Amino acid sequence: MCVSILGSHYTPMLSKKQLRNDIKAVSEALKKRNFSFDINQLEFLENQRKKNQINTQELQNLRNMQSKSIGKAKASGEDIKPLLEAVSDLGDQLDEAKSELQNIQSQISDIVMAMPNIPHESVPRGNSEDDNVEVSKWGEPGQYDFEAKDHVDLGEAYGLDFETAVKISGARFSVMTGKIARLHRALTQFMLDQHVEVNGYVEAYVPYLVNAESLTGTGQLPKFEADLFKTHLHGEEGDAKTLYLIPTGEVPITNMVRDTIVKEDDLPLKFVGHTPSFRSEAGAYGKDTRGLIRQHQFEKVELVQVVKAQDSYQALEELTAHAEGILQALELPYRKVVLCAGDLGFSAAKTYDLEVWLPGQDAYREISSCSCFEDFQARRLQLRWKNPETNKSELLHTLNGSGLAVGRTLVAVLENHQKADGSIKIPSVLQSYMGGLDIIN
RNA sequence: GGAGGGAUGGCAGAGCGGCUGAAUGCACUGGUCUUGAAAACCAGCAAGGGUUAAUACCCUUCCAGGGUUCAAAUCCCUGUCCCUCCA
Repeated sequence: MCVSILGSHYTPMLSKKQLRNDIKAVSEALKKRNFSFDINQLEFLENQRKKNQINTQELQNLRNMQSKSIGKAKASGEDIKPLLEAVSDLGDQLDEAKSELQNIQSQISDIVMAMPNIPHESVPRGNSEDDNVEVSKWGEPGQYDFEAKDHVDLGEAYGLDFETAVKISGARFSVMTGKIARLHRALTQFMLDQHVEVNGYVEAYVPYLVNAESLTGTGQLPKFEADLFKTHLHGEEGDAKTLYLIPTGEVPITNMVRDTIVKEDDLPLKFVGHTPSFRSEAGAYGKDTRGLIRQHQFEKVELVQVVKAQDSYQALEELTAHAEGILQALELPYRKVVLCAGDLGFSAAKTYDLEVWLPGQDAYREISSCSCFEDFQARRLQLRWKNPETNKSELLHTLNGSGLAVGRTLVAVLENHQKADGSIKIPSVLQSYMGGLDIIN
């Protein structure tokens, strides 16, 4: 994550080799997602970098050798004065070379850190969510011989309360009490149990406040700071004291393995964690203002996998299927779409969205987003494994997906399992978590 | 709240201005020996980066960030985390 001067990484999202040797191909690939940059400028800077880095390292080498010879001369009792004079201006030259190099490196870094991941070849072209492609559909939207209510109207009677939340905090928060609160918790417990007991994930409890390094590792920083809630300890702003509320459990869970070399025997890593997510929703004014769909704070059960490069796309299918399994168990109709290049998140190479049917909106709405990041995050995270065949450290691939967004799942359960009298049928897999209750009325 | 001690390679642990990217032990890998295994012995074993077709050479990194010096793991300042003792 650091931007040190020499020998260190300025952590691009894409590999430096690729950026240096195949810049045109990178540019072409990124056009697919409507991202463009100035190739000539980058090539120019890269040439400068090369020149300056070589120069700086040579000066450094020279200084090291001179210093050593001074040490030897001194040890053997020689006069070191002439030697000292010979190196007298080397320090200044070095300082100058270093700062010039640093200047260039940071210019490159600014450009390169803002570059999104390259879409996988299977990702369809397109500019917006309208161009996403449906892959499959499960279940049939229910036919209601009454007018289907939305979750706000349905939930009110059972403890879903937005007015109290406004008093406590403001818009885009919610309060739940009684049966709704329990149903919300039941959903979380069910999801966790399913992923741990059936799907083989390791449960993880993690911090909800994270530092900037973690957010840089997963790609939220530096580009998307406006989406985050930021806190300052003791009211002071400074790197060590600034913490951010997590926008998704992906951040702390994936960062558990930042800066590590994972043992081959431990792969693949599969973690599931239940965390809140906090989003500023900057730029979402007037969007989804009603109900639980878009909140500043919501719960999510997050799946994270860390796998070898050759396994990542199979893992994406598997992870997505794990999220789908929850929807199926809850008897919620949904469809699976593959995001087009233009709608892809910054760090993702390929993403499936699961969209659940919401009778109250008469539409499919996103309830889970499952992504393969290839080595994009791993590069920033310095997340590797030792390949015994090559005896080298190689970048791993990371994936994550919601399994599922709990608030939206609650919405889906309320709306899909409502009855004419406003009661809610509890899906059978949840009943044991509800103390045996099979209907809320 | 007060006083000290510490942070070094996968782990343990030396070093406290120059020949130390870092002793030693353990772990790990390969080899010798053995019917096989163990033991013993020999050898290898950090990460990141740059130049290169490659071999190879070079740079950076001993918690983090600054500073002193021709030269810093080693000295100074700041921060973070750990530990011990006293209230």
